[in-house]
Amino acid sequence: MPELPEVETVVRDLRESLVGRTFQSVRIGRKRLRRPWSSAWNRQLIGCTVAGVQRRGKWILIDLGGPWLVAHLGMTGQLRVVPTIAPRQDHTHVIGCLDRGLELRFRDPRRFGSISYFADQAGVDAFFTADRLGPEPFALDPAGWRESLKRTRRCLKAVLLDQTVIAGVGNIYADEALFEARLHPTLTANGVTLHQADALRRAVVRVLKRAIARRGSTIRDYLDGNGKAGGYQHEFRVYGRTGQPCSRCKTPVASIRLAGRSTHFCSGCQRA
DNA sequence: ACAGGATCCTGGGGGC
DNA sequence: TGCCCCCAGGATCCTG
Repeated sequence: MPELPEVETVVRDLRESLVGRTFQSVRIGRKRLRRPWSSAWNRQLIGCTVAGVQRRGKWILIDLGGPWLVAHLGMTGQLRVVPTIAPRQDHTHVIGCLDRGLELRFRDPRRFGSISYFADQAGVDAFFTADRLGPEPFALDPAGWRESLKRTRRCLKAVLLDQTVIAGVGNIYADEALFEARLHPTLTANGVTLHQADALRRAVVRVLKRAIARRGSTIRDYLDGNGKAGGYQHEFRVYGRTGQPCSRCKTPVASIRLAGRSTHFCSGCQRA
């Protein structure tokens, strides 16, 4: 569910609510996550104070001043700081009990997400190698991006979803960026012109920034770090708008399956 | 090597 | 109301 704008929103919220808090104990549910929580980490966490919260791609990094917590929200994950007395929802898998009567809760109905403990920075660095995560969209080197496209015969949609090429883009923002750049999702990456490659890179950045400004998109499950919905779903141009007229040219928005994901585009504005 | 498909899950919505 | 099928914002493993 959550892509870069949603994760960025959660990270900003957690900075407000989590920095300065100290873990006093940890409680764990029975069901295993994508990357199982090790009970050995419970003791390690006790006494750790949160120094900062960062984002890398769709990953949330909680800085404990040496050790780190690294979380991924998968499709339905939520990470929130709530009062201890707040009712505990279903599918709450990890609870970090904090000072001041607060808890950090990781909730995830589908359990495609995860939260893991790393003892030090080196462990985090070893996890985020280039074969797992590529450059941030906002720091993407234009020449490097062009090279990445030149290097593959996959379609543009598949490349945008590849976290090792560009970190943080998911199914919604891939479709929205391709519309913004007026590029057809099936175009072969190594066939686009330099101008088109640049246009796509800039479109990704614009769409992501707009979505962050609206605190992400809520279709069904996504909630920010305060438990509130985002607003960018009201600004979708193609995603989830199959059959509705394109806001630019009135051609009905088309939907196909690409790289295993539903893909939305306007055949009038985005030429194959 | 690379591209595409299957897989891990739960829950909601549509059709019957 | 219930059942069955399909679908969903992601990452990773397997196959051809």
